[in-house]
Amino acid sequence: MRRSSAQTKAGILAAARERFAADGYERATIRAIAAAAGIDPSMVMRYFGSKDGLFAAAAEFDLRLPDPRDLPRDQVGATLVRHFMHRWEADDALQILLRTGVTNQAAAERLRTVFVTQLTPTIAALTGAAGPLGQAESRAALVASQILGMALCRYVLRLPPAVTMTDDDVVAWLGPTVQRYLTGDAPAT
Amino acid sequence: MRRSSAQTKAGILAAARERFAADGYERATIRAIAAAAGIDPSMVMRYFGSKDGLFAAAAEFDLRLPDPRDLPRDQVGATLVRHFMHRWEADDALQILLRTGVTNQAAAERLRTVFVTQLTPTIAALTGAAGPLGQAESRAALVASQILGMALCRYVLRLPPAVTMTDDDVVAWLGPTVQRYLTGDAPAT
DNA sequence: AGTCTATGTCAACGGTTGTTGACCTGGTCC
DNA sequence: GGACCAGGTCAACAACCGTTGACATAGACT
Repeated sequence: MRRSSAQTKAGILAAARERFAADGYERATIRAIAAAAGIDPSMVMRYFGSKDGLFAAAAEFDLRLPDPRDLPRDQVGATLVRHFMHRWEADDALQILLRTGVTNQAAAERLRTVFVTQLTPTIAALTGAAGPLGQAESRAALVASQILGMALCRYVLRLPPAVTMTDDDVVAWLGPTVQRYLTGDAPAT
Repeated sequence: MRRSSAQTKAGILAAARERFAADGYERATIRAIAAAAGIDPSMVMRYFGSKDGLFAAAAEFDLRLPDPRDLPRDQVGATLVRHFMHRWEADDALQILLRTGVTNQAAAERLRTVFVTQLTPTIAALTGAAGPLGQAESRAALVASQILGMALCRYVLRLPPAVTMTDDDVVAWLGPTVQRYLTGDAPAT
């Protein structure tokens, strides 16, 4: 055979990740993705069924959060921030979800489930059995707001000061914030 | 005359804001906007020249930041968070920019200039002449990351715990964060 | 050799989009 | 009344999109 189906499938997926991450869902066209993969557009349909199917495959991913019980309790915030930054830069899928979750319903749902279902148990494990689960959910949302916000400014909007900052700067500034969202006392309201 | 040009122009603008805020730039079609305004699509072209022109008009807006020198220094964080939340809910333009700035180059540029040029001087006024301007820019980016991140989770992604939280909850949690980004000592890196 | 299958190309479809230009129409002014 | 004009409609355009089905071809198997 000239090429294995797995090879071209992987090639399409790689090209799709690049285009989705750069252009978002609507502006990334199947024709452009196929061209980047050096293949006919109809091959994309053959392997992934539809544009939605291709997107679902391209946006597949895992936060790979570490177990917080393995970490010194007072450094869990900084560690988590650093972990996320590595994850952002290693895997396009997070940028894809962020860029498309804003207009695409399915991507928004994916982002929601990823952050709620993967972050909440991590936090629940940290706070222990004490405290209601609802608190863990709120804390997860707060952490997500800061983490996603920085990713938005740094990788998507490319806000100059956010881009210029070193990774260490970001960890030093955001670490205490996330630490407080995770382990700090709930403020009286 | 059956209708004044200013009236229909305003009608188109209102419909455009709604569609752009709900669907983003690409999925909001001129035809849908025109239909919502009860008008022919070609009228949109007559009044705004092109879709880009219409978008530019619809995304016009101002943060209307208060002068921080009028506030108690230790409450400037909480005040700013509350101000932003009111601003989000009163004016569609911020949601438009957030939803479209992710794929539309012009919208991203607008968001950048809005946050950098309106937030940075406010912060510089707060920290006084002391400290380099670069610090004010970094602090502005940090504030933007937390504010935009919460807006993203709450209004765009509709992450359930972020939506459920009351305004007071958000202010109580984010206030200290923003306060530290504004007035806290720069961490040693 | 001849068949079969996986891999791939090609041309076309129906639909939607931004945009354009020709045309209509109700009110205003001479 | 008739010319004029701002406000509005209509049909069509070229381009692009996702998607489809008919067709080609290189290699594996009998």
